[in-house]
Amino acid sequence: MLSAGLPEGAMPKLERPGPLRERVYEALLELITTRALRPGQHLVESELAQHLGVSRQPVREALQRLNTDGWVDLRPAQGAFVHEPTEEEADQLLTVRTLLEAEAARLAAAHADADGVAELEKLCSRGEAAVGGAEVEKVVEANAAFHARVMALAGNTVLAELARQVDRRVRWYYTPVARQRGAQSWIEHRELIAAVKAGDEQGAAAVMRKHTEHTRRSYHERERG
Amino acid sequence: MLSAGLPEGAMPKLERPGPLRERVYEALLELITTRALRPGQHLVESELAQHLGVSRQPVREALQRLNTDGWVDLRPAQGAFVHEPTEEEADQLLTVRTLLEAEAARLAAAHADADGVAELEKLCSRGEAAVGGAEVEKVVEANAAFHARVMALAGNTVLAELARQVDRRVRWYYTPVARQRGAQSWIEHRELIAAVKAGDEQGAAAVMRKHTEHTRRSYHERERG
DNA sequence: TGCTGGGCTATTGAATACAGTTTACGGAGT
DNA sequence: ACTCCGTAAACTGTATTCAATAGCCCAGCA
Repeated sequence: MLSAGLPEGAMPKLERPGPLRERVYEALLELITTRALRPGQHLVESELAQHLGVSRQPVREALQRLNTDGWVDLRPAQGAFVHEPTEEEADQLLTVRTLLEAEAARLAAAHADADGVAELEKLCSRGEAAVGGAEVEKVVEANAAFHARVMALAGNTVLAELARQVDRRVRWYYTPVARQRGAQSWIEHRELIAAVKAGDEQGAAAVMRKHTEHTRRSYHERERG
Repeated sequence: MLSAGLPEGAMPKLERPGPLRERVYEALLELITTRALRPGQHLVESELAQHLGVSRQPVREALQRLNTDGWVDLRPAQGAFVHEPTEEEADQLLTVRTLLEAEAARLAAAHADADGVAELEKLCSRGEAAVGGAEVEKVVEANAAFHARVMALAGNTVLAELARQVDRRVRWYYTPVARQRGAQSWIEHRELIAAVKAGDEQGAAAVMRKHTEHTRRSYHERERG
């Protein structure tokens, strides 16, 4: 048997390419989030297939999943179009995000142990360091990691799944204006950690609500500029 | 031009069957929710295709969407299995549902006009009538319609979409125990309408939270029996 | 008797082929 | 000059075919 006390990482993990549709999905998502495929653009299956070096089949399946996730609009007998974000929808997304994140913070405050808090503090330090340097990418990534960790501490996989989708779309809308909020954001993160540490459910939820509302406001302010 | 003041309903709307994958999706969802396909069961593409009189392709696409929606688990190179609901997951779903419905109630209270309130009252009356008769199906349907209407009044499509998915799954878990809560549920609905009518956001959210928490409790009580 | 190994079958994953629909272009008629 | 109709091209929707992989049974051996 292989189970004879072998450490988990001992096996080379042999790189399985995974289902092709998944890779196509990720590839297209990357192209959309990076604006290489622009909102409103008509996505022709055969072109994408040829461009990616695969058949139409995986492309179709990827497009359908992108459709259910709200990234593309799939008009019958006409094909896929990259979704065009509207002001209203962005606002709705941010509202939902606030809701989900606040609940996650509350649950995290209720369940988190010392280890979890330590994890958050480490991520927070990393984020603050990234703010020091001017690498926008790093900051955004650190921010996502922090929020994901809070969500994990909440221990509700259904909630986490919804938040994951919403967050990714929010980030899509929000990335162009992300550079604005830097240091302030991480101060609020520290406040959140304190509330979680104290097991203060109401406080944690309130802090997170305030936090996400701030990002929402900065989004709208950017719009006017 | 057709736009010469024609009423919307004038055109026969000509029955378009819609994409085949959609129909297959609905058909499979029906089979799952009615327990014709039981949790854990292995779904073989070719069997389903033959049974439905279509090719494997639409079945594949439907299964993938069912997978992303949490109805089936799609194990690589092995196929689709009907998802097996766990206690923990049911609880998490109910938590999220409470969250989404409460927010919807709050937004509905903020935005609803007289027409909207009238709609709710009509649906409520219909529901109460259904409780009078002993048709469980009717009651469940009326309940769903009522909640959907509240969600519509909230005017947040993102929230509505998430709630739609969560609600459907909750109903799947919950249907076997639905007969328990009958009259009480609609009393609470009346309370909700009153709060919405008064534009009391906090009150509406609180009522809805209490309401969904009650259904959650009755779920757990059933478990013990 | 229990275990290992090979080959077989069933089922998914991907590619190709075919049919139906929508859109766009162009010419003829008013 | 403008509109209407017919035709053609392009693309999606569906079916069919081919390839690869996981599971299973049985023979062979310690």
